[in-house]
Amino acid sequence: MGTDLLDTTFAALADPTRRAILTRLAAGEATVTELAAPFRMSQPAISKHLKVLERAGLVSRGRDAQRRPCRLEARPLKAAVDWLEGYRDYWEESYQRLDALLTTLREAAPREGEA
Amino acid sequence: MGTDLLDTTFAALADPTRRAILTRLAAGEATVTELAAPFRMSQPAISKHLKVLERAGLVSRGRDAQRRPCRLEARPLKAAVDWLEGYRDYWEESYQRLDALLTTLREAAPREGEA
DNA sequence: CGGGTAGAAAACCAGAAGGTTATGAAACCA
DNA sequence: TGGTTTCATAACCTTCTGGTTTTCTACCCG
Repeated sequence: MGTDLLDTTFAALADPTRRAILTRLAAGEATVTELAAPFRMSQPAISKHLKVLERAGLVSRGRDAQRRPCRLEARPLKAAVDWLEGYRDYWEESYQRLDALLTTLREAAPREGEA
Repeated sequence: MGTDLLDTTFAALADPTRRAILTRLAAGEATVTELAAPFRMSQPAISKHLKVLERAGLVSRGRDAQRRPCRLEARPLKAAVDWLEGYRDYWEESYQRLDALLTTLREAAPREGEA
């Protein structure tokens, strides 16, 4: 089952710091200190978040001297979006309902000039 | 910020039991005991999951005598998918990269593999 | 060599998550 | 009236999370 993948992916995305990190990485590779800079949070905290992202397969890391540059790995996001797409009809349902309502009203509206 | 919405939505989706509940609800309203039936888990556990889903705005509940029928509310999922769509280019990039790699390999004379 | 920088690892802590059992409250049924 | 069903609440336990500070490793540079 891809269940574990969705578990870890959604869990990783549930934290705003981690989403911000992913957003930053979408602009290109970054080191840990670069990633940590915008946050009022210690470096080890960011390292922990990175480990979560790494275990979810959303981030991979290279090596450049002392630096461990991080890069975005977006493939797991596709599985998440695929799952969510299965519900698209349901959040669009309101439109359908509106459409159905209009249809009903149109059919129920008798004796007006029918096209 | 819609940050809290994404937090609670992704967190709600991070649990397989809750995703299964949503999947079940996509087929139509269901009572708590109906929802609990497929799981080897106590009824209060399911009630807790439902409360999480409800606070995330993913489920709403009615009243029918003793029963509290649950229905899917999929609108928050749209926000989640909207966020994820911002990364579509990045998970599609892998295909581009794979394509580029295959092209490169095809053009290069097959040598000894550098594993 | 010695010192600074990048980042990981360890130890610790408070609070949240996810489960349990036991109990309680409403509404139906006889 | 009393019993049953449906579900929520309470109390409790264990594990996971997210943060801290402190320390350790590895690399570069002068």
